[in-house]
Amino acid sequence: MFSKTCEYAIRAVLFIAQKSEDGSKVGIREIAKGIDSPEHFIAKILQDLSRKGLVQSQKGPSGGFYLDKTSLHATLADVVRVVDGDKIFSGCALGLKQCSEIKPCPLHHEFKKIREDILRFLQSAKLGEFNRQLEQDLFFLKR
Amino acid sequence: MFSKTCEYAIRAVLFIAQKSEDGSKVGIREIAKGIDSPEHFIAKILQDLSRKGLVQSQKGPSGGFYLDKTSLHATLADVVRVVDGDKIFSGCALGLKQCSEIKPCPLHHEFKKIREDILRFLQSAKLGEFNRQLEQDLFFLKR
DNA sequence: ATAAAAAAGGATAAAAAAGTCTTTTATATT
DNA sequence: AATATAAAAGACTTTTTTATCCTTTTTTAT
Repeated sequence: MFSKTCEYAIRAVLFIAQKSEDGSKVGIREIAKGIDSPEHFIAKILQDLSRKGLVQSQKGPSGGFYLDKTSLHATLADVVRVVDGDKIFSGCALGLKQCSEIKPCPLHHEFKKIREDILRFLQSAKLGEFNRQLEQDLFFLKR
Repeated sequence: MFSKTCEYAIRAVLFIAQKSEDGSKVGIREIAKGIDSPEHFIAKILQDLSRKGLVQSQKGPSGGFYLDKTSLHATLADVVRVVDGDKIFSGCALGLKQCSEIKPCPLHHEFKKIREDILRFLQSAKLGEFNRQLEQDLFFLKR
């Protein structure tokens, strides 16, 4: 469904969201542990998200990654789009380039609904909105 | 969503379904052209589907691939499962191994519904049931 | 029998994705 | 100002996926 990169990205961003609710920053090492991902790999992914403005970072001692007000209101759809592009939202299930309403593949109509459901959910899900459940161990980001 | 291999597999199988409704067989070359796929690659994929019994084949002059009665009643879900396994039906959206009802990732509950929708559709879609629309150019398998 | 047609199979190549390592740059603290 | 810390950057390696090529085997029609 998502690329591995995107899976890690979402997990990392939700982890950071939780940690940065009270304004604190969190380092790569802690993130990697917190979401059980390869340290260098998630570092690279976060660099990218940072360049694109979806997470914030500060170098140096007591630095780390965090989400500002704006980023806390970004959605999972924003993250997915930045990492995987929007083929998941608009691509053809059978890989046809010109698949569309007027030239549909056999799965087009059904998958249109499904893709809309996915988009609807991801667009409605703000990065900051899982903090409570994560805090209370109702949701998990590793294993 | 699906691997490229699986996309080709589905397209090929639907193409063969259409051609073999009247009992005729179709060669690799024609299949590759019919679904606009690399010839050698789709050959490989069909070998695999053939070994697993989802398509039938006959060697020699006037041979080719076809679907018998049973295969015409197989479903898209069968094809997907054979090619991609069932991670699309049961895997965690965030790649967690132990994600489940009692230890869910933040996307679990929403994606459960989505995966069920996908499975419901793929399981209900018999390979032979698109023939009419393909014949009438209401559905397409290439470009 | 034989030639032609077609799938089966094995080996390899190319491309993309995933993951690792090392160096550089910024900055907070001392 | 010096130092230690932490992210940024980029090069590199490995693994997986996608694709190609070539030989062998099987089957059918002549």
